[in-house]
Amino acid sequence: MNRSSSRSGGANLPALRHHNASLVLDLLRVAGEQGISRLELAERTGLTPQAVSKITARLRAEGLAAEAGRRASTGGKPRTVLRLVPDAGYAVGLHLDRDELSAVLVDLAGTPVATRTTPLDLGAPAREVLTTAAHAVQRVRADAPRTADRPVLGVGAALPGPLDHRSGVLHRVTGFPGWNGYPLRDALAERTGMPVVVDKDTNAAALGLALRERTGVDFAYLHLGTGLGAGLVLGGALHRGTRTGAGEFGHQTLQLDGPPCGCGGRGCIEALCLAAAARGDIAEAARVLGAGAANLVGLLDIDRVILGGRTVAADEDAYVRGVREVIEERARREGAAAPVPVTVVGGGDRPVAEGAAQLVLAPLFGRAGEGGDQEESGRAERTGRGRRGEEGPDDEREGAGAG
Amino acid sequence: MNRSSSRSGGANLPALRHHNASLVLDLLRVAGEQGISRLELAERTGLTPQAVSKITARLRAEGLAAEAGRRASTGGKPRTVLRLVPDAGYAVGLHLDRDELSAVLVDLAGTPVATRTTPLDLGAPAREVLTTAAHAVQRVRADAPRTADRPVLGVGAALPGPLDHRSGVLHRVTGFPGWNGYPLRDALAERTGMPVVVDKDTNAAALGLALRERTGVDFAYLHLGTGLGAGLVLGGALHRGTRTGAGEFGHQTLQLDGPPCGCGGRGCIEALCLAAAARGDIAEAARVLGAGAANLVGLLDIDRVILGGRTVAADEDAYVRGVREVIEERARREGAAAPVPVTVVGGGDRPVAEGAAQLVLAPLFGRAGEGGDQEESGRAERTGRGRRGEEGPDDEREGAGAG
DNA sequence: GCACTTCGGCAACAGCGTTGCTTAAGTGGT
DNA sequence: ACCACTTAAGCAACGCTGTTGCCGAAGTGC
Repeated sequence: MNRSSSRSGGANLPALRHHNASLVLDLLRVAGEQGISRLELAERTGLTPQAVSKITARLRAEGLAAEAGRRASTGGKPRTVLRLVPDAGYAVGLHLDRDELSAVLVDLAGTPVATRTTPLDLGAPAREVLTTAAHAVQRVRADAPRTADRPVLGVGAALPGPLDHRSGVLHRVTGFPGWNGYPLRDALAERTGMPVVVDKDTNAAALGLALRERTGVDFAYLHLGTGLGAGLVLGGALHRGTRTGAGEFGHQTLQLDGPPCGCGGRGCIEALCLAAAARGDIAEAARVLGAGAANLVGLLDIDRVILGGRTVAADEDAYVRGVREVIEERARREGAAAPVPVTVVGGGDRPVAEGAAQLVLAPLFGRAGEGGDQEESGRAERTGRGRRGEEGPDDEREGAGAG
Repeated sequence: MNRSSSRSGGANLPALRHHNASLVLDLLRVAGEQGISRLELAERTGLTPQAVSKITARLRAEGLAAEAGRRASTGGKPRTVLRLVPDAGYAVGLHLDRDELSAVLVDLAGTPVATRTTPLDLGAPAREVLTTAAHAVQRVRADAPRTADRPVLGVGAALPGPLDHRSGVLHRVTGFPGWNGYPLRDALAERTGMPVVVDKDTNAAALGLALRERTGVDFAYLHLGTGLGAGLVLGGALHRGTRTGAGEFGHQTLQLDGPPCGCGGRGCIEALCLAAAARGDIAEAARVLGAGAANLVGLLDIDRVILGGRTVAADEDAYVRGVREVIEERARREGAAAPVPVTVVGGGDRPVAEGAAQLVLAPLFGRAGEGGDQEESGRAERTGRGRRGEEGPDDEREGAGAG
């Protein structure tokens, strides 16, 4: 199976059921409006058609999937097309940037249905920032009144600094030491009354992009804004590292004994790249970025490099061209069949907020990533619950019981 | 569950059973001679004690596990200790280096029981190299006559160049273009009559080291010999990348526009490091290596750095000290709680051969890594096999049926 | 209009881990 | 020496998973 139950590892029947259901749900999500047939699901998962029938029947009963037309016949009964029901649940994504707060409400398919952007001073007292954030959550929900009676599964919050994804505690948001050790997750959960997941901005963006791809595609998302960071998707899952610190791309040494960097080191790629950009030498900035990207490609053997962030958005073509050139030159040297493609993600910082929302949704689709559950509980260990149904409202699976 | 059934992802009851059995077997392996009790296994896996009892009963029936004494009582019936039966199966590991061939026979626990080293010219015709390799396999088996009636599960072969781990085809062994496109796996399988797995030398070494650790520890193995490469263990599994190319550590740019490297690039860490080592400036070589290691630590947020290879072995202390210094300085700058430990693996190149053997054994313990099965078949999809038992000798699970 | 093909649900089934209970095998007090 | 208590581990029954065998549903093509 995948990494979702990684901590203890033992799997029982509920875990099996959950795993397969997530898998099918994920395929439905990726299929999008076009849908996918039962038999195709069976092929893709390796399960028998009958098993897929049972699983999709459960998903339909829960309101997460629905039949939607049929395909052309190939000489027999035509295949029935199944689709994810996007409005079976929603999630809020927050992007707390240094000077701006973006909030977005997305449905299960990841489509944004409401967006808000407000100025924000991340250096202000925590209380103030939290109020602004909680407000933004409420307003973005109010902006989509059609969804008022639909369950909102939680809030995902993305921000720049190093933090502990598991506990939801910030470490030291670069430039704003006041946040040191602040338990953002719990504080925001109390304010909003919803489950909260926090993560680094680059991780959130990378996760959002990963969900657009099919499973198994490895890529790096390089975010060049006020700083330079990376989000890594390896083995189809977000790689956060042991302390949620992975993606510290900006302070890799690219020039031994080079010019000093604000971090105290010398020759960091961030310093080189931003200095070039500041003096208007975009081509040099792109070349430097490309060298770092090429290092990454070689080191991790990834399939794709995606650029984003405000600075890149200001001159997309130049950055893509420059990075691509370095990577292609290196591929040529090594005799590789085809160089790794370099693309850019549009919309400046918007992917971060959308990805933040996906922090909440991803577990539904078995795409939680290596960090595992944010709640310290074990998920499907020891089924518990003696009797059948009856007994309380939270008996439904997943919290997405929008039946 | 883990990454073993990653391709299609669907899981059925046999897959579940296999997964849990592998998990238990892995815990038994890690526990070593000291053993582990059923209840401890239950705690670690999250399964119920009764489930563990059933699983261990099956493993005992297959000859893979055995009872071995009991622990001290804590006021009740004392816990029975279970142990892996190391001689239930063996594997051969081959290290085809540029000038030397090492072969090793290890048991299920990973303990070497026989070793052979021969000169080898990797530039010789394939036929010749294969003959030498096949000979080494036979001789290492003959060296351990006690194991003559025990099943040998296969041969793992590790070599320097880039290659495709899935198909077992070499790409271009650096410096020996004659191997381009050579299907080493199939050729060696035919010669030895055993299943063969091939992988890069650094990957093999990293895998061997990973199996010594508990699951979940991420680390990088940096191998400095005639070249400089890395093996990455992420999320507890070997990270090979999409094309088995991950770990291309030596040709990362560490000095923009620096001195030219044999690869055609400039300022590659390998060139800088080996140049310093060649002129006897070990401290500088270690500092350069440390800069690359620090980049890696920041980028992937790993738990440990392990150094190895002939060049390192020649002056272990100096390298460890130099690398550690760079990493500790950076940790200090970033205010990290504790710097990532740097250690060295003894024995020069021996870890590569032992790791190569683990390429064969790892799947038994659910530690196959992201690359997935080398045989293109899907493992546990569609159970097949209509009736029970009967029907043929290869009915036993795993091929390790040493009942 | 009928034979054929293909899809998908119903019913019976094997096998997984779980639950409830019993037996095994120790410790410690009297 | 005995008995109450504690802890470990197996037996039997069970619920639920995906699987198999079969049959009705819904199309195509001669």
